[in-house]
Amino acid sequence: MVSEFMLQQTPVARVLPVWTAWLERWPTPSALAAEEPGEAVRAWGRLGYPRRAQRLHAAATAIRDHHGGDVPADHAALLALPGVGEYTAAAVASFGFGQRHAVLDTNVRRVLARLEGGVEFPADHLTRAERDRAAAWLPDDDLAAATWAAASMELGALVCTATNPDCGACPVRRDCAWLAAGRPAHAGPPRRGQAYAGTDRQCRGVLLGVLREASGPVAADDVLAAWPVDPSQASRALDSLLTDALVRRLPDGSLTL
DNA sequence: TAGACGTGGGT
DNA sequence: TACCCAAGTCT
Repeated sequence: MVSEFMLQQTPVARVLPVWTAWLERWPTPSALAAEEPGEAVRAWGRLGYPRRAQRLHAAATAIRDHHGGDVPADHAALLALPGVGEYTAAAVASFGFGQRHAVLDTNVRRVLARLEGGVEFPADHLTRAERDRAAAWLPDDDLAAATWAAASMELGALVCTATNPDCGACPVRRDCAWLAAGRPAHAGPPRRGQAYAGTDRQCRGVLLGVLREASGPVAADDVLAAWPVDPSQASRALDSLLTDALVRRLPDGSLTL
């Protein structure tokens, strides 16, 4: 479950060392829950989307308080945990507990879009049609389904990649509608990029980074000084971090994770 | 249901 | 140098 949280939008290679250190420090949900959420955010390092660390801590707390300290195997119980959405609930139930669930991550969605849909990329957001298609591909047997989930994900991650897919090495190349159609390029409007430079998001990251690297609380002015180009934007970003409880303001006005 | 939400490596 | 994009979730 820890790895699934970390892998939400972050590549495996960057997750690996953080995941190792994390499990060494917090081998159980209860161990994590016993620490301050800010420590989780600090240990998250530079994986990005630090609210995932906050939610993982909250999930650990819920597991301690409501599930006897053990990650629940029940899909609905998993889905009810903070930070656990459709993908992560299915992934934990499937990979962790050998259950039969469609595990629809970006890799599997791309594989099915090409293999059966004949298009290069799936829609921006998961659709009903994709869920139906994925359900139809899922083997009946529990363990076969779990194996399929892992295999189809791996196929997308290693062979049927977003750019430069290795169709020659693909085990289902003879059945692929997209390959048969001559690998047509994505039609329709360009997929929305993720502007970042100069955004509030980047600003939040910079401010949070100051607190993450500091050994203790930092004066608010020193935090804001890390974003000198636009003080009003820095102020707004700090407010949002406080609202999100990613940052706390101490009685003396200084800031901490 | 679009859009917000971090970060860094590959092309 | 830019842009792409990576095992998503939440509102």
